[in-house]
Amino acid sequence: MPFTLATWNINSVRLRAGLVERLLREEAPDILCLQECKSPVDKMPLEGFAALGYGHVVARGQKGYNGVAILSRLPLQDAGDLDFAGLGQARHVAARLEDGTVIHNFYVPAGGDVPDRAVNEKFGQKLDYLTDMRDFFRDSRPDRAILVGDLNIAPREDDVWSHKQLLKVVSHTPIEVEHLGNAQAAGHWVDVTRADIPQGQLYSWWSYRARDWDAADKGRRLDHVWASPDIAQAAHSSRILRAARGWDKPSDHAPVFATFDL
DNA sequence: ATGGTAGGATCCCTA
Repeated sequence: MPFTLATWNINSVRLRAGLVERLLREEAPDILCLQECKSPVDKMPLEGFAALGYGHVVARGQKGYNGVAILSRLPLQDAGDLDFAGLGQARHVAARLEDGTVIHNFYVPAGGDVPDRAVNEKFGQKLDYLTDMRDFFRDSRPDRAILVGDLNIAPREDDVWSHKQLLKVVSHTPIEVEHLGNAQAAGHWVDVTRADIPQGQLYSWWSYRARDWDAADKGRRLDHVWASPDIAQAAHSSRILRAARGWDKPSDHAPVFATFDL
């Protein structure tokens, strides 16, 4: 059964419930993974999603910050959540499809502004989160698994508008790229988006602060779709819906899609 | 070199 999956940092699921519904109507992914819901689970606007056919949901939330959800037209089992770096925040939830495929939905800490853990605790937490992720996937190698989310790191030179100008900017520093690469390597995760689209600039996030985000196009690829090696070859048709960044009252992230023939 | 925008909570934090 082939299915299409999307991942989207929605930056408040309550404020942007209408945009989520628009995406479900117009693009109709089978599964939509959301991050930065900024809401407790019992206040997420799930009824409107269920009315569109997305009645299967696993989610973790907290007041004001973080929060992740997986909305699905296909039946889901709750497969638990992970708390890395001892943060105690709603940054991960996992779901299991009926065929056994596990979907991990992550919201990795952004890491603050200064890329130095000696003066910025948040940067240290981000690195520790990635180290714990590495250890977790080293100890339980993923199999028939998909990992998506806002990983808050743009690893490749062509994942940012200027490699040189972003080398000291949190999200593209060498130490972060190394930590993300270690987590990816520990699980033998395949970067599905880049396997599908190996060449050229690719962004999923554009700052709110730009005067004209579209014209300036100073983007970064912070949102990712990975797959375990046993199912990675089943993935195809990756794309980023840049148009969603131009919708009314948008998230600063665009949704990333992939289809799996499983 | 700086400040720019956005959301949600609280009178500031995080992104």
